[in-house]
Amino acid sequence: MVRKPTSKETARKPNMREAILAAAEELFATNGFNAVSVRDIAQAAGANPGSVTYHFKTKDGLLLEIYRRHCGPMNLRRSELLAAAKRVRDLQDRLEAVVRAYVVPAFTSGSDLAGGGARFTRLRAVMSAEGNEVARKIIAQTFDDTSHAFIDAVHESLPHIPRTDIVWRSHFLLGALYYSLVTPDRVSRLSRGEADGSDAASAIEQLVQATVAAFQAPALDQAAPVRRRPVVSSKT
Amino acid sequence: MVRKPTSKETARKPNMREAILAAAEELFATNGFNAVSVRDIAQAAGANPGSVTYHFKTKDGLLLEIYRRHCGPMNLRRSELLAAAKRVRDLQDRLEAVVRAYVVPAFTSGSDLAGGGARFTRLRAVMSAEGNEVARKIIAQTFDDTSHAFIDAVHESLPHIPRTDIVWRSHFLLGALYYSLVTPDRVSRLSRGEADGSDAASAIEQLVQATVAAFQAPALDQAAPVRRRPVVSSKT
DNA sequence: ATGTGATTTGTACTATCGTACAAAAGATCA
DNA sequence: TGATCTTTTGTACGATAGTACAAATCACAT
Repeated sequence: MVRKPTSKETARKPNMREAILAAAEELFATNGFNAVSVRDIAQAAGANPGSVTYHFKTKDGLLLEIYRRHCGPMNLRRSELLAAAKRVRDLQDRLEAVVRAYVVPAFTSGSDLAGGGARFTRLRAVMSAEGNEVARKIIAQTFDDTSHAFIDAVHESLPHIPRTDIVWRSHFLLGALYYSLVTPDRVSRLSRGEADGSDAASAIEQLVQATVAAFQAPALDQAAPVRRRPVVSSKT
Repeated sequence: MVRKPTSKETARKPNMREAILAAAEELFATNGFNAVSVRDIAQAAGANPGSVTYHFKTKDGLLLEIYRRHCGPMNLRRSELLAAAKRVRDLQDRLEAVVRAYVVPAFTSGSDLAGGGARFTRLRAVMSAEGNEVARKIIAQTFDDTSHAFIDAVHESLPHIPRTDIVWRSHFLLGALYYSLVTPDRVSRLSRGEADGSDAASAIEQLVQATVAAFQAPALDQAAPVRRRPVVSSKT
């Protein structure tokens, strides 16, 4: 009864379930959750609306399954890379490797689970912006461990920076990462075509470089209060 | 003690039109465009659904009006601050002032037009993530001038950095800024309560400090290619 | 107080939403 | 083959969406 047809799968129609998941992922990632209807997804997957209900019960269930499929592999890949990064001896190089371990899996392109990091990360960005409840629960209980591990690793490379500052800066990193995946065309536009915002390799290098520098900035507590007079101040 | 303000605006019911705009702004900014219905907005504003149609014709028209109201004041404030920042003589200080001129107006809190920067910026972040068409048009034709002026100003303080790199880094800045407004609770959570992600002053200081450092990072072209062997590389 | 133009209300229309469910089709094995 | 289970299809239902529009109400000059 619980027999799993792992070898042959469904042969004639190449796995409708996967097609629905892929279509939903793409549509959610580009249009948000509420703008996409179950019928849109079914049509994009070449399936029947009822088929979505059969496989995932509800629209929320479909989103939940998208998260379930990706969280494991992505966090695994991140911890592998993080472990490798921690073995780098030079402190400066180690920091860069740690940042890279966080950034690279989020940008990998492709259609399979291991490679579809960019699409899934973009999905997370959009769900985060929409304040999606399903996503919020999953995120908090699945990604916070990874985030803490990352923050700790950065902290080890920069022991003189307060942990609070590192949290802020890693938060900025995630925001920059999200935004780069959400509106890559803006980079192309503002650079007047000199840069390609859709090029993952460029985005990674630029983001890593900028983020490492941001992490290495002096701590706020000791730098900010005794600086020169504020040149620009809020009006109220 | 309240003297009846005899003007064209309705006095007894304090400007329903404004109430609708404010309610829509708040709801859109926290839930996205598609998740909020006209009836939700009307109810939050204490108005009738038909009243929304009367004042703004369509739901898109309502969103459009929100943008129209804010773009002017916010860009004005930014160019004032930018002009002031450009007069700073010390290069390092000027860069910080320029970044501050970009960041501060986006974080100002309050309910009026001049002060409601945070809410409106969060709205822009969410619309951007959802790929909203109305927002996309407005943004490209209204904010690109400001963005270019900002990029140029940063470039003046850092002439040795290629413009392309500055574009990327200012893109990261906007992403970080957006994300800080969208999920401030994440900062509180990851810092285990040591930082308050909702505190605008902290967010501004942290963001300015980190961004200035990111801008000052060495240029990519000369730094990246001849570095040590890649410690972490993509699998494919 | 009364007429007039600007608002607000109430309601209704159509379209589309998520989901349920029975019937059809396909697959698997005795 | 026929029996049985899984998957897909087609359709329908109640809820809610955006919007239109006539009637009611309000503010205010006359």
